[in-house]
Amino acid sequence: MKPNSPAPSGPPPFPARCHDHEACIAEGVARAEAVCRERGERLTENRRAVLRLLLAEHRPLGAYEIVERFDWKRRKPAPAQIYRALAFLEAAGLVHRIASRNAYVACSGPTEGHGTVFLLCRDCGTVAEPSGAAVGLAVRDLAAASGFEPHAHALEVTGRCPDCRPGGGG
Amino acid sequence: MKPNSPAPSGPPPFPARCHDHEACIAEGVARAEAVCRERGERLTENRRAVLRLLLAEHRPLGAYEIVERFDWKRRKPAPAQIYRALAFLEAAGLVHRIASRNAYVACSGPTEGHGTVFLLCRDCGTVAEPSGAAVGLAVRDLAAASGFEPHAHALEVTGRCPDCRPGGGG
DNA sequence: AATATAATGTTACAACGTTGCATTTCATGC
DNA sequence: GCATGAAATGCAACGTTGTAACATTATATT
Repeated sequence: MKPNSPAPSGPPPFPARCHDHEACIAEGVARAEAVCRERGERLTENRRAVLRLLLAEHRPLGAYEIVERFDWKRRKPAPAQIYRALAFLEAAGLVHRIASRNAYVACSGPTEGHGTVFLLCRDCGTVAEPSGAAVGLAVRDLAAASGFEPHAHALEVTGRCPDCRPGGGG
Repeated sequence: MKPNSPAPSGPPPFPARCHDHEACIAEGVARAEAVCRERGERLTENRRAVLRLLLAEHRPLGAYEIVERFDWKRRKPAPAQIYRALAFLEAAGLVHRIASRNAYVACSGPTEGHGTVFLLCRDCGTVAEPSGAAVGLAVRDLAAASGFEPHAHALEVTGRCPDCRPGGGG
């Protein structure tokens, strides 16, 4: 496979403008339940609620934004409650932290190369999480060239998504 | 050029364990002066001092860490003073923000692909800034595959530098 | 020197994240 | 059911990171 022929394997990373949000959420929660079962951990109400809030968006939410949206016995939760849920979900690979924005996004799917590349739309804020195999190779090569032993990487790309590009959205 | 034959073009990205720090600083300041001259901007005392503090390390410093080290008329500067210098230096491409650490590092050189790839040693904290041409290509391909129009990207790779690897150090 | 522009000095505050501890929930063994 | 220990939550306070606003000072130009 040549580097300049991006293989369109798998679903397109950006969600369609109109799609069944409830299905996204249901699918995400189902996946979370599976992951937790496999890891012998509990997807509690809090964790599920935070995950649902993130799944309801396709863009990163700040922790305090989650606090605001969290209708919890008619009150607002303390930040620690949210951060604990986020830490759990991130450890489980269900949520990713977008460092450049101090924000968090629900993982879009069980893709390989997962959690390493993010396309961030500067206009609508949508995040896509494409498969980062090529980036992984580039990282390996860069590292090898300088004797560096890579452990983890995150690539955050800002730009405009298909829907927000002048000629895009097709 | 095959993807698996990393071209050893240019200087190695990691600094030698022992090297002339003063030379690093002098070179960095000289480069900063040239950049500012070209841009018709002023490398003031504050900006120069912040840059020198960053050049004295090869690792990222937090803004408040800079505040601590900043001996300014025997007092400590206010954060705003440091953040203003950092904003200026970053706009000039002389300093980069390491988002995953909320910290700032002096640009290591006028390399092409500059400011887009960082190798962060988890042990000693050293940062290298290799040429990111291959990553740039991978980003372009990924973007093209999903109709995304990329504007900027930053890749932060954590791992172990040659000096901190078990068999490394050259 | 007069003026306009850029940069600094200072204060206060906003945003983001953590610590510590008491309490509750949940699975497990009796 | 009931005791027990481990995990998760509720809560308050605090620590770190980053900005806003505005008065003052420095610099370049006339």
